[in-house]
Amino acid sequence: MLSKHYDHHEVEKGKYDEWKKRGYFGTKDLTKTKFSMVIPPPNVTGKLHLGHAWNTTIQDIIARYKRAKGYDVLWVPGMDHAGIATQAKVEERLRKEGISRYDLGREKFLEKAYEWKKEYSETIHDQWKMMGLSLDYNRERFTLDEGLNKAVRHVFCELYKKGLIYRGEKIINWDPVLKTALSNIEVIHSDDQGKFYYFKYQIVGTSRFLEVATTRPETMFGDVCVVVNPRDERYKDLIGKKVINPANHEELPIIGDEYVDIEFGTGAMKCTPAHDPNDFEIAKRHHLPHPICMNEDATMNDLCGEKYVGLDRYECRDKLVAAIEKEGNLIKIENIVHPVGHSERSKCVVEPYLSKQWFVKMKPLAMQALEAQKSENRVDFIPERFEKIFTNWMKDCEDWCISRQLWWGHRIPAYYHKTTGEMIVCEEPPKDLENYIQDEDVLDTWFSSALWPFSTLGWPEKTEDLKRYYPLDVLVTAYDIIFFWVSRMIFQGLEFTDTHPFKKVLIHGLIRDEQGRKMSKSLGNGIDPIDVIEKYGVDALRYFLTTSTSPGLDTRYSDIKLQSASNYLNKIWNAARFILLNLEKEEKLDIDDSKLDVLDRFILSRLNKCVENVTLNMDKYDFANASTHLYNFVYDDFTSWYLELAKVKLNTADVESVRNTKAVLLKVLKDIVILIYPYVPFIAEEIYQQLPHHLESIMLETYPEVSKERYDEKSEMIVLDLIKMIKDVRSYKVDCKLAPNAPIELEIITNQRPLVEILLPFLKRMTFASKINFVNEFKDGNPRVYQLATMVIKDNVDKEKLLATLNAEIERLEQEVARGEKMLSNENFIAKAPKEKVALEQKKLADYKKQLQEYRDKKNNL
RNA sequence: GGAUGUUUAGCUCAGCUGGGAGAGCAUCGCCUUUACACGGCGGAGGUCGUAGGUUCGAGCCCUAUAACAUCCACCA
Repeated sequence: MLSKHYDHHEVEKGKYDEWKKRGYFGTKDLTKTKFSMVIPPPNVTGKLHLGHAWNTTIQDIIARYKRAKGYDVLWVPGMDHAGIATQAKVEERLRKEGISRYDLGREKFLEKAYEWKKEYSETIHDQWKMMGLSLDYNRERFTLDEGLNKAVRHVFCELYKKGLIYRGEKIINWDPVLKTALSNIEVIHSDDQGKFYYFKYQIVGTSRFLEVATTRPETMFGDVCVVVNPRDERYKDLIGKKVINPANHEELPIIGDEYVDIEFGTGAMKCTPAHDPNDFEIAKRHHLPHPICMNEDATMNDLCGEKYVGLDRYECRDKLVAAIEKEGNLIKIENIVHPVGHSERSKCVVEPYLSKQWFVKMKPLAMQALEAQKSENRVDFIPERFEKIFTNWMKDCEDWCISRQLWWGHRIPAYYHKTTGEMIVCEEPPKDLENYIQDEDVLDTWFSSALWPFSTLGWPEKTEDLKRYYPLDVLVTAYDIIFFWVSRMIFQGLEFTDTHPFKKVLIHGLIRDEQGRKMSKSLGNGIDPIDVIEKYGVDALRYFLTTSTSPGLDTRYSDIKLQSASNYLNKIWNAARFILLNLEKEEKLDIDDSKLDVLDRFILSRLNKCVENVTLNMDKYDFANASTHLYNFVYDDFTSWYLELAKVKLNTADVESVRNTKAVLLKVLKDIVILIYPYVPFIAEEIYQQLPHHLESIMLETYPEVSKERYDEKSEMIVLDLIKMIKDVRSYKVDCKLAPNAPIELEIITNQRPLVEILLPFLKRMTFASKINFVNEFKDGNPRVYQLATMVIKDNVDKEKLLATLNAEIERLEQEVARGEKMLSNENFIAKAPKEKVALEQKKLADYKKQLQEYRDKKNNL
C-alpha cells in the first residue's frame, strides 16, 4: 500500500535497472511502425548539466510516449569525443602533473585521453540512469569508434574526389593557446575595449607624412603596402609613391584599392596580408607577397628584428609603440570599442593567420540543403522560425576549415610520399605505408558529429538498422548548436544518403538561473542536476524541465516550480492512495455502462476530452500544453469534484453503485497514471504496480484512446450546475462569516425534479445542508438561478443585507444585459459576425434578462 | 550594421485559426472534513510596453516606436 506521503527516494529505487534488465529500452517488434531518434552526443569533457537534463528528458518523454502509442522505438545513445574541448582538459590535467603532451608523444597522449574518456563516460552513464532515460544501450556509439571512423574516412575521400574538400593556404582563425586552426563559428566576437594607434609614415623623398591608423601595431612587421582609395582626393596622387614603415623603416608602396573606406580612420590603411583576411585579398589582387610575422604561439618571429623576436604579440605591441613614439612618429592613441574574435574554447584572442589547412567547399552543399527545404526532403523546424535562422546561415556561410592541429580526433586520411612529396587521399592507408607520412592533423569534431544520424546506424554499410530506422523521425536539440550541428547533419545527410537525416527538428532553449543569467562556471551559478534530484526527485525535475517552458524559448530554473511539481506528484500519489484504500485486492472491476450515473458520465466525458487534448499536444511535441490539460483535469474535475462526490457514492448501501463507482475511479486513475507516465516514469510505475490486474510494467501499457461516445454534454451541464450550487453556498458562508461546515437550509424550485433529486445527496453532503426543501415559491431570501433550478439559502440575515446582495446581483446582471444589448443592437455585428456567434449572444442575453427579472421581482416583493 | 525573440497580476510565465483576461508561487480570510497541511475552501490583485491602423469586435492581425535579451557580420 502507498505510504501517506510520496517519497521520491523510495519510489526511484531499483526501477531503472529492472526496466533495463527486461530489455524495455530496446527495439523488438518489427511489425510495428518505427520511430527513431539519436541522442545529441554529449561531450566526454565532464559532467552533464541541467541543459542536458532538459534535452534528454524531452527525448525520453517522446520515446516513452511513442512506445505507449504502439511504435517500435529506437533511441540511440552515444558520446562525442569533442576534440578541442577534451584535449584541452587532458592537457590541463597533465600540466598539473608537470607534463606536456609533447613529452608524451602522440600515442601515449592518446592513451591518456582514452583514460579520460573512460572515466567521464562512466559519469555520463550514471547520469543517464539517474534521469531515467530509456536509451537502447545495445546500440551505443562513440564518435571516435571504429565504425564511425570508417564513415568519416569514406565521407572525407568522397568529398575530396568530388572536389568538395580541398587543401589550401588561406587566412584562418588561429588559436595561439591551443595552437590550432578554428572554424569561423568557433570564434566568438565580442565588443572589446581597444586602442586605435595613429602613426606617421614618412613619404619617401619628401618631408611629408601619411597618417595611418591601426589597432594592431605588432602586425606592422608583416605589412607589404599602404592602401588608399583611388577616389580619395586627399591621397590619389600618392598612389605609386612609397612610405617608410615606422616599425622597421622599410619602404612600402602606396597602392590604390576600392576596399578602403574613405570615411574611416585616416583613409589610409596598412596592409598585412598574412594576418588579415581582407588584406590578404587586397594583396592577392595586387600580386604582393604575404609574409608571416608571428609564430604558432603568437610570439613574434625573426621577421621582426632582434629587439622583438620571441616577444608575445602584446608585449611587442607596447614596446613597438614606445619605440615609434620615441622617434616622434606617434600622433595619438584613441580608445575605441571594436569587435574582437575570441576562441570558443581557450577564450584567447584569435589571430587571423595565413596557414595551409583543409576546407570543405560549402557553396554546392549549402545550395543542395536550401533546395531540399523546398522539397519533400525538407526538415521541419519546430518552432518554425528556426528554419529561417538555418537558411540564412546556409545562404552565406563560407568554406569550412576542418583541419585541427590536435591529436585527439579522426586523423585526416591524406598521405604524403616521403621522397616525391606526392599526396594521396584514400580510405585505407596505402599498401607501402612505409613510404608515406600521414597528415598530422585531425578533423574538426563536428565533421564526425555531422554524420551521427546515419553513422550510428552502421553507415556506410547497408545495415538492417539503417534500412529500417533511417531517416530519423525527430532530432531534439537546443538552438545554440543549429549552425554547429543541425545544419551540418542536414547537408551531409543530403549529400551521402539522398534524404534528410531527420524529418523534424525540435528546438528548445537554454536554461538560466533564477535571475535569468546564463549558468556559467565563472559566475558559479550552475546547478547540478544531481542536487536537484536528491532534493525533489528526478520525476519532479523532469516535470519541471518539460512543462514550465515554452517552445524554443529559454527557461529559468526555479526552486519554487520544482516544489510545485513535487506537490502535484504528491497529489496524484494521494488520489491513488485514496482509491486503492477503497478497493478490495484483486477485485475485478469493469465499468458497467448500464449502471453509470450522471457523475460517472460527467467524469468519463471530461476524461476523454482530456485524453484528446493531451494526445493532440503530445503529437505536436508541445509538452507544456499537454501537461496543463492533464493538470487541470486532475485538480479540477477529478480530485476536487469527482473524488469528493464519489465519497458520497461509496457510502451508500447500493452494492452495484459502489462497485461501479470504484470501477470508474480506477479507470480514471489508471488513465491519469499512463498519461503522466512519459513525464514521470518512476512515480507512475510505482502507482501502476499497485493497481489490480496490471501488466509487468507500465512500460508495456498502451496509451489511452479517446472514446468520443463518452462525450456527454448533458451530464457535464448537470454536474456543473451542481458544482455551481455548492460553490455558491460555500462563498455565501464565507460572506456571512459562517464556518464551512455550519448547517444550512436550502429551498429549491425546479421543473426537473427527478434530475435534481439525484443530485440532492451530493448537494447535502458538500454544503452541510441540514434540510433541502422543494417549494413552489420563495417567501424571502436571495434566489440563485441555475440551469436546472432556482435555489435559496435560508438564513436569518436582516433585510438590509439581503437587499444589498440582491442589488449587487442585479447590478451585475444589468451590466451583462447592457453588454449583450449593445453588441446585438450593432447592425454591423448582426450582419458580419458569424451566425453562431450571434445566436450565442442572443441566447445569453435572453438568459440574463430572465434572471434579471427574477431578481427584480424578488426585490420588489421584499 | 543586419536578424530574431521578449514585453500580460507583486514574481515566473500560459493565452491554440481575433469573439467576455488565465495558471503556479506570493498575498488575505476560513477550515486539522477519515487521500493529501507537500492539503482543502473562499477572496483580493491586470489601462495585456507605447502610439496609430485594419475590423462589427484586437492581448492576438498591420505599421511605427521604446526597453531588454540573443544570434549573425572582416570595417583597418
